[in-house]
This record gives sequence, C-alpha cells and structure tokens, in this order.
Amino acid sequence: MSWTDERIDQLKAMWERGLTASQIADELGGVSRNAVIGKAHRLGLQSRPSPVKANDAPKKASPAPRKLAPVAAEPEVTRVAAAPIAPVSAPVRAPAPQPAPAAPAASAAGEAAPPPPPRVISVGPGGFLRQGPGDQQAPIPPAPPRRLVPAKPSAEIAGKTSLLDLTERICKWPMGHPGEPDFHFCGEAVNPGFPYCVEHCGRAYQAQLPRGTRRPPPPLPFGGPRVR
DNA sequence: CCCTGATTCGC
DNA sequence: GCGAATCAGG
Repeated sequence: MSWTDERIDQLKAMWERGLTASQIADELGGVSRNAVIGKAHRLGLQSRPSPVKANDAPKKASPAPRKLAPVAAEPEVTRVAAAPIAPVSAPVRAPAPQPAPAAPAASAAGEAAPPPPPRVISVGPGGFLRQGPGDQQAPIPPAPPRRLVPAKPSAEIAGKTSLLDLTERICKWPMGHPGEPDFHFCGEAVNPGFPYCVEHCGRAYQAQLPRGTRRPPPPLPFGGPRVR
C-alpha cells in the first residue's frame, strides 16, 4: 500500500487522538506498525509519550550507535530548561473545556507541543473512532451546497441490489463484504417464507440431523480408501 | 514473553 | 520517502 492523502489523514487523526501505532496500522491495513511510526515522524507528528523515552537526560553514546558516523561534537547549545523569558509569569489560559487532566505532563519543558491529552480511544469496525462523552472534535459543518443532488451510485454498484432495494420478497443474501465498494445483495426472488432465494436458503439453512446420527463422510479426493 | 515508540539506514 | 531492523523501556 502507499500513503495516499486519505490514508495520511487517517494516520494523523488516529495518531493525534492517541491510538497506538499498532492500532493505526491495523486499521489502515497494509502497513506495519513501523511504517506507521516512520510515517508519523516524517510527517512531523512527534511528541506522544513513549515508554522508552521518558527521561530527558541527555544520555548519548549508549543508545544504539549501530553503524553511524560519529557525529562531530557540535557545540552544545546550552538550553535553559525553561524559557528564560518570563515577563508575565502568570500563564492565564482561557478556560478550555478539558474534562479531566488525565496525565499531568509528559511533555518536558522542551518541546512546545500542545499537550495532547491521552485518551482512551476505541476503534470500531471499519476504522471509525469511537468518541468519548467529552470528545467533541468540533465538527464544523461545511457550508451547505446550493442544492442537494442525489448521490450517483458508483459504477461498481450500478445495477446491484443495494440495502435500500431490499424488500420482503427479494433475497437478502450479502454479496461481498460490507464496506467494499461493490457490496450488494443477491436480489433474486425470495424463497417464499424465507429471507433468501432458494439457492441461498440452501446455504443459510442446514438440515438438522437427529443426535447420534452419523453424518455421511465427506467425499474423499482421489486416492482415498475404497468404499464398497 | 508481550507490548510501546524512537531511531537508523539500505533501498 | 519508505519501512524493516533494531534499540530501549514498561
């Protein structure tokens, strides 16, 4: 898979909402956890408390030099821990509607990242993000179009039986998988009294044999023991 | 062991 | 730019 704009947007959204790289990789599909992390870093999405990088101590030399040219000891820019500037020491912030201060502060004094509150996020089938009660992402409704035009069915679905086409007398056997562009229903005439056509009734309903009855063995491929 | 993110570096 | 390999911590 490749990083399309859409997939990048999904990555950003999930990453910023605190999903783990593994979860994001699973939801996006076709990419590994490492790919997600790598992409996130390339996109500049950093921060996020990592289990391994909790400390701020500049312990160099030990961390995995692996074939790396020794970095010329550049003049250490002595950064004061906190910004020396403090004309106004009182950071009076506007009352943001943040429900609960989950983590005090993983962000060290260095990075100027807006504290992304780590939230418990679950991902529903299809990849949508379930929102908590206080999670209002402020969905700005787009400006309404001048007139609403009925969406035209995609080419893949043209002529297929869609969900809206289902009645009590057409077969509701699903064809394909939900979410796929060509997902539709069988649409054949129904077997009276059943939700499916005759063929799919055969798939949906298996004869219930009495207990103890031996099911006839499945046909063996060529080379099986001879049965007389 | 499992998990996590960070980092490096060959492609 | 991409991501596997690797590191390092929980």
